[in-house]
Amino acid sequence: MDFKKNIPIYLQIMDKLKQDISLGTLKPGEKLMSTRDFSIKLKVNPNTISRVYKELEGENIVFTKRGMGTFVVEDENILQNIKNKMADDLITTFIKDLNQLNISIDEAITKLKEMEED
Amino acid sequence: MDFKKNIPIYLQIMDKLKQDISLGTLKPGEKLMSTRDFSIKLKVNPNTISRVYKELEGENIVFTKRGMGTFVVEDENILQNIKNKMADDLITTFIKDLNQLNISIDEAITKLKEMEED
Amino acid sequence: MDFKKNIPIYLQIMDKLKQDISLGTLKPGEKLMSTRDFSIKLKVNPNTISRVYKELEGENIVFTKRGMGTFVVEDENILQNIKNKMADDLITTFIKDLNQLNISIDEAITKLKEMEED
Amino acid sequence: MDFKKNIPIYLQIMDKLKQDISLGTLKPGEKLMSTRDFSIKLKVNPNTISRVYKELEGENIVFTKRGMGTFVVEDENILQNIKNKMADDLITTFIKDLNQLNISIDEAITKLKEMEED
DNA sequence: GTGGTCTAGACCACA
DNA sequence: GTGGTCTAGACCACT
Repeated sequence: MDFKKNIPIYLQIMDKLKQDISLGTLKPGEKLMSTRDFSIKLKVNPNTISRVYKELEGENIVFTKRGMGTFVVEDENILQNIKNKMADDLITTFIKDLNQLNISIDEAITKLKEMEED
Repeated sequence: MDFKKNIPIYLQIMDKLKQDISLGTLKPGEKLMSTRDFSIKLKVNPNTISRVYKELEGENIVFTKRGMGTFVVEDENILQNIKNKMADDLITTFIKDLNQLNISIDEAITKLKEMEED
Repeated sequence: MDFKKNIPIYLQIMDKLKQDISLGTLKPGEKLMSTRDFSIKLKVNPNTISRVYKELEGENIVFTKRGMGTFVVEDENILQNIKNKMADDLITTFIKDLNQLNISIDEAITKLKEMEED
Repeated sequence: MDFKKNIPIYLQIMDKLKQDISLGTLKPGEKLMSTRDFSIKLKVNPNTISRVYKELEGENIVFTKRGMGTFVVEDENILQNIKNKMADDLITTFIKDLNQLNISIDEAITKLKEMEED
């Protein structure tokens, strides 16, 4: 995993984990790597991973058992909700941006189809 | 105008101006507000407006006449390009975001059409 | 039994046992569950139960007979003291918390009476 | 300000600030000390103050203006709510604890009154 | 000058 | 072994 500049590393790691979870690569209840191991694997400071886990916990995507590790939340619905929420947010802001540029949704769809063929 | 967190204010102001220009609210050759007045209007640090004007100048969207102020360029092509570029950027990042969420363009189009009817 | 975050599990278990003892659910001289069985029942690491028993022994609430298990002490006075001590602790910390929030004891009593009627 | 052991410094600072706000020592809209200055004053690492400000922001008690500093939220209601919420939480858990110890609210009130006279 | 991020590394309580 | 907290200090973008 190599990181983009300009975007905080911890956010990039968070997004990667969310993806893994929403795609099922990480399953509900599954244990995440320990902060230390993960930090070594990604060549990143342990504090950075700590922060990732804490932020994800704040979003109710993972939870921590003291001294045991950090785990993906077990409620499958919540996980599905994460994905849906992310998707809805994406679409909504896209439409808002289109409006601001005075582009109709139809125009946008046309362009999207063009891009699809490439 | 209220600003989103996480996105630099100067970028948000830049985008707003680009919009105004591409929508014709600001016409080619028209004078922009002085940095001082604009900063007061937006309740923002004057340096921030200075930066906005400087960045826009770097993109050849405005130009500065010493002692006279800052003006929208008069080349209509450039202005058309702005609009096109903004639209393309929007679509491109949208598609990239979709990929990250593992959503196909077709799915997105379906959702867009749903939203359109509301 | 489900555990609160932020409070060590071993403390929560200790409190539960003290409660059971002071309420008579666990009687003087009665044998506690083995660390192993108790840890299985609570889905907790056996070391955690060991620590609970050791701490309770340090407070003279239980005692261990080698090879026989762990037992509630038989001195009724001690058990009565436990209850009193827990009550006093509760009241004392409650008052301290009130002070920090700048709430008078009278205000608190008023609220308590309101809640009592519900 | 000297810190208790066993309780994280950042929590103690948070509580102190919440108190100051709910008591009006810090007024709505008022700027907090800069992370650096505050860290020097409290003889604490700047990161620790950073964390305090970020956690308070997460609780909607303060907000941050980029490059400008950190400020107490301006909505007076929110601030009042903080105090009420803290008070309600306190009373509720107190009553729950009483129940667990099999102590009636009346008994508790009696004890509280005794303490009040000391 | 302001907060945000990150590294390096330490110590601690908990399991 | 696990995460939680903290120090020390660096660099950065924004105002």
